[in-house]
Amino acid sequence: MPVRSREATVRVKGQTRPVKERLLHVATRLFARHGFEGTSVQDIVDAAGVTKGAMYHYYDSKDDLLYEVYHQLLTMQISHLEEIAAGAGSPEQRLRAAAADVVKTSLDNLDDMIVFFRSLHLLPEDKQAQVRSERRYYHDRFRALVDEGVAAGTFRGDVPPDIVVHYFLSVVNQLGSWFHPDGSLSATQVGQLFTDLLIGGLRA
Amino acid sequence: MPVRSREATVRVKGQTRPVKERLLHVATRLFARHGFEGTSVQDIVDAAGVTKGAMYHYYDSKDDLLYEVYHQLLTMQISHLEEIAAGAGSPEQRLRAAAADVVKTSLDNLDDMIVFFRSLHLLPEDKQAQVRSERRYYHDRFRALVDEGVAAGTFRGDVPPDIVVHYFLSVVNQLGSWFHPDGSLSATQVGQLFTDLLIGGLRA
DNA sequence: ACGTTTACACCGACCGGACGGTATGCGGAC
DNA sequence: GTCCGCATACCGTCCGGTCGGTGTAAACGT
Repeated sequence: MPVRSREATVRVKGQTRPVKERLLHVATRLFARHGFEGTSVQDIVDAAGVTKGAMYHYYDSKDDLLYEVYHQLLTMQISHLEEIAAGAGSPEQRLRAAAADVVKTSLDNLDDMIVFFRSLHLLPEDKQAQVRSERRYYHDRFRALVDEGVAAGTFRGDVPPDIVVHYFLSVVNQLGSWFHPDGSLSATQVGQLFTDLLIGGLRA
Repeated sequence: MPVRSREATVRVKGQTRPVKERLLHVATRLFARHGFEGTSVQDIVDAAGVTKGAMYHYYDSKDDLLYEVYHQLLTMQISHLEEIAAGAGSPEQRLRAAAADVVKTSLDNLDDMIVFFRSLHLLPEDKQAQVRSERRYYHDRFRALVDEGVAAGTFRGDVPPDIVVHYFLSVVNQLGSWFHPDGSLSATQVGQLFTDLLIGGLRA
């Protein structure tokens, strides 16, 4: 489905983003504020300055909109992780980079994270399976970095790497429930601190 | 609200628990499986073998039922933590005990945890504030243990204790999203491993 | 150059049904 | 007889999704 040239970019309150993109953006925001079920399709289209016809023209359903939230973020984070994992440096250096990155990108997309950990179960089973598959891929790729460090003797070998990954990704998935962008710590700082705590716990 | 003596304990599929208790139990289970909004009041009363009249006799609303889930678990965990914190042992020993306990009790009440981190935002604002207040109390009490360890020089002082607590409680809150009771690790083992990872990260 | 057709982007009234909650009734224990 | 512990029937609302329609810009024919 290529981007259509005739796509309208109606001006609403100074915004010029195409309708499809704007719908996803305001939907994410509303889902994060009021929950998926607490947000009606009417709320979404009102906030985007269009009508239901527009939304059902671009998306198959309300669920479809939710799925896009997950898919976009996961796709980005996976590509980041692959680049880091394939890069140079010791296992510890690459794990540090990966950990700091996933915290940073999650905090940069806080609304997505909030929706993520709250509303996955509301997706129809097939789309839910798709998301879980992508998450599992991320998990496995992350674990491979831990495996490397264990093999190299840098990390302790008495904690199953799967458990380590669950441990750290849990921290990431909960970021939306306490972090405030205007707090005393920046996204990068939090990433650094959490990375330190992880690596410290992993040291042989 | 004292327990009524004339409370009926209708036998349904061999269960003999009083209706009020049974309603909360099946509701928790259904909320965990299908989400709060994906579970209708009709589903709950059907599963409990009663009718709506019974449920609205014991609870004010569907929300009320949800609140009870949070309140029960938090009350128990708070009392555990207070006992541990006031007990004997070094800060590290008590923090270890507290960390292992919160993991264990959370895994023993997995359904509650699943509902917990998914559906808090669906409560009306006043009850939500009540829950947050209880959680904050738990958070502060937990942090006090970290503070003690930092003051004693056992733990590193370059990571804000609040961040440490967010870090570890995030892990706890996400347990419901990956742990399976029939997996290769028991609740106690997971508690032990996570505690090790935490303490390792905290060492001065 | 100009009328005509096509196709897309979006509108907005409408529908079917599910769901939370209520009002009333009734049977059995004391 | 009266009061508690439910059962049963019902209501009003809200919400996801649909469907025929409309304006407009590109494509085409001549």
